[in-house]
Amino acid sequence: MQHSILHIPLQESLFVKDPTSSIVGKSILEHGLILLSEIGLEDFTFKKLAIKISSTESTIYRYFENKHQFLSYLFNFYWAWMDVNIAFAITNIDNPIERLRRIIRLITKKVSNDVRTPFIDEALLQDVIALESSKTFLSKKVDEENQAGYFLQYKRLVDRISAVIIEINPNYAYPNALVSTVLESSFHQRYFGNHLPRLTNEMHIDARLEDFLLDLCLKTLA
Amino acid sequence: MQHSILHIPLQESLFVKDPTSSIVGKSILEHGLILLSEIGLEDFTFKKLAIKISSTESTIYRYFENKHQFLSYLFNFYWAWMDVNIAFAITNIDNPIERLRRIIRLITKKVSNDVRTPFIDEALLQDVIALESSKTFLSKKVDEENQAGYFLQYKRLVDRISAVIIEINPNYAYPNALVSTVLESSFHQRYFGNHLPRLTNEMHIDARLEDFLLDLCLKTLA
DNA sequence: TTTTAATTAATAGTAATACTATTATATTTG
DNA sequence: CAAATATAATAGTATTACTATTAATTAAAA
Repeated sequence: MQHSILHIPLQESLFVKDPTSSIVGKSILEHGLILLSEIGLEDFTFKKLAIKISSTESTIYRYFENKHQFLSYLFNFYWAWMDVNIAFAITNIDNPIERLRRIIRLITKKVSNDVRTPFIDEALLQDVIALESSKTFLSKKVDEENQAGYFLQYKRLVDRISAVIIEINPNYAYPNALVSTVLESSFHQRYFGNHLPRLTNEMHIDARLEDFLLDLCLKTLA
Repeated sequence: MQHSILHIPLQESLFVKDPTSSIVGKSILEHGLILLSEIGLEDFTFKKLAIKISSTESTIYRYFENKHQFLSYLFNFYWAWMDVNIAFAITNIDNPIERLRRIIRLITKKVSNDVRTPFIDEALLQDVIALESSKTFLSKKVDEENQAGYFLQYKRLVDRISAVIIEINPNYAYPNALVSTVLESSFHQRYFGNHLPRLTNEMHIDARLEDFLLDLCLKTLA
């Protein structure tokens, strides 16, 4: 029996040549993600990745302009994939509070590999994005990259969740700010829980993180 | 008349040689901050700074191991300075809600240069920290650096504000998480307001940012 | 006061990084 | 099947992030 494959199409500005269109391309995605998770963005180089996949630097440069673009590709992949999952989790749920509850559960839950995406291991991806995603937008090139659509998937998801917020409380003045705060916080708090515990309160535990953020939203919107 | 000078002493792990102890050291701080604010951490090099201050790379290396340590120095300087200001702003204020209000005002307010710190322009520093501070802890070396005290001032401030949170509501389960979320959010939301407006709601305006975060805290703690 | 020691600065390197240009080899298409 | 096109490998370059060595200055001891 043939398994279903989930294709996540991304904007052309996120690559030089679509990595999903060739075998080397897919190998760059798969092993690039693994290497990133192993050594972090600072030490990650196309040279090291080329050696890992028995290819050359210039081959990788034909898919991505530089490692920053590669990270942005993964960043958009993650949020687009999350968006699909969230859309699925909230269809046919009428109560907006229940929808928000499910969204926050998805966001705070440790994910496991989605077999529908063959060359991306979502468990690794979540860790990489948690550590590196802020670096995609905290740069002197934001405006230029924003223009090019580097943050489209993220903005789309924020909009989607904001719509739920507005349903819960149409008078709340800062729906998008609340959503982006919750999304950023979900990464940072978990990270603090693992590495800087004094900055948080045992947020490495999924259930606590979920409770913290849901409580924050519901009380703020009450 | 002699002006008062505010000395912010920092841990020895944050430098090789104390930059406040010599003229070149102070010049490194002053012009390093300016250069950082101009070109961002990615493009910042000791070579460029050396040219700017008519000195050499190796001289700068005698003060800081690398640019990451230099950033961490500024990061701790900022939070230590903020801690002093907060301590001052809340002395003799009995009502914890009023204290929290003043703290959030200080955190969300655009700062201007503090003349008591001769070689650091706090207005520049705030911008630099808003853009770069996440990069101090989002690294594969966190644990090692945490051990060395790279985040001490930040943790100290979080503790101080958490104490106020606990006074307001002793039963609230996540005081530190709430505080670090608010601190991180204050930077990111303002940044989004300036560069990625769809992720927020006009948070480049100090008063709105203040209202958003204060409202978030008070409702959560109610 | 002079010699010695210690500190500081400048010069000159090196290995690695982030690319680019050129050439070679496939693959596709008219 | 030739021509055009796409892909890959090789070989380079400028810059970065340092380190080691030497030179100059300052401070301390004899």
